[in-house]
Amino acid sequence: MFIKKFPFIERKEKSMHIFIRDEFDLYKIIHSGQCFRAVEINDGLFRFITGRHVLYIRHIQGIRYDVSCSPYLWNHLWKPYFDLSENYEAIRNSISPNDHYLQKAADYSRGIRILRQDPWETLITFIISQRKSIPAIASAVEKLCQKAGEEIKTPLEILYTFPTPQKLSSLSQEDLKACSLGYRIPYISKSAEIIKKSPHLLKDMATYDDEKLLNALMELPGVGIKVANCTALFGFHRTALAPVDVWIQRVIDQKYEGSNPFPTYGQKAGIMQQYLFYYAQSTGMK
DNA sequence: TGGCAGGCCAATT
DNA sequence: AATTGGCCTGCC
Repeated sequence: MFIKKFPFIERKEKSMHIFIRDEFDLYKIIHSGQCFRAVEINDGLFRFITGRHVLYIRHIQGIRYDVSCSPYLWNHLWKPYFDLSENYEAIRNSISPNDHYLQKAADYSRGIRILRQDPWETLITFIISQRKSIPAIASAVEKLCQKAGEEIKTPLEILYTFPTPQKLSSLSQEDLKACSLGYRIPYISKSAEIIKKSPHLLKDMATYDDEKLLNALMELPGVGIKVANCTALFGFHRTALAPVDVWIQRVIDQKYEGSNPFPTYGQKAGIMQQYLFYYAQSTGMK
């Protein structure tokens, strides 16, 4: 029984009832491939981590949700994190009726949102992601956090923060090997070293325009065009950018006759990319 | 049981 | 400038 296992979420001082009026689907969000640490820890109960903050959230019914944080943190941290000031329903409704495949994909993927994740964590996790399956990525990231992150105690469990650049660059080869990072180890150590030595680099990057940001990211070892686009979209919220991975390439080849449709989506290209990616993956397009 | 997995990089044309 | 092989290793 949920109430016995998770009493805190039933207690007024630790949990809060909130309303989310725009489309919002926790299951789809954690399976959309943009984040690797969020999980459904129990039937209908989801856990998200950002920085030292942990959120447990449950969909009750309709627009009603229970969250395990204070009103202040909900408004100032988690609402921005879930991009709740953006109207995704309006974005879906703006899709051209001529774009049948995107219409179908967006309808299927209704409720996905582009999270505002930490740029540093996003950078490293997407360097790790290359040539790995999503479960393998999640497992490697989790090992890294357990080895080098700081402990976070919640009423339910002990978790770990994502390691800082200082901590990550100080890890031994042996430690990194234990995290199943394979040939990406030098990419990660070197990138961490660069970010450690230039503490303002990521903050500066936030002020760059999209093209300059991509070029700056690709200066880092292990960051090519795809990882740069993912970092920019998911870590810097650059929604005009649409990462092209093998799945999206299949969509372009098979559904758009080889011509990349994203330029026509303008500032919403990244959101459309997520719809297409999630739909292509779910339908097992090959 | 092996082949493959949300690429990147360097060597080769 | 464009193409191609090699790479660590866990997962299905």
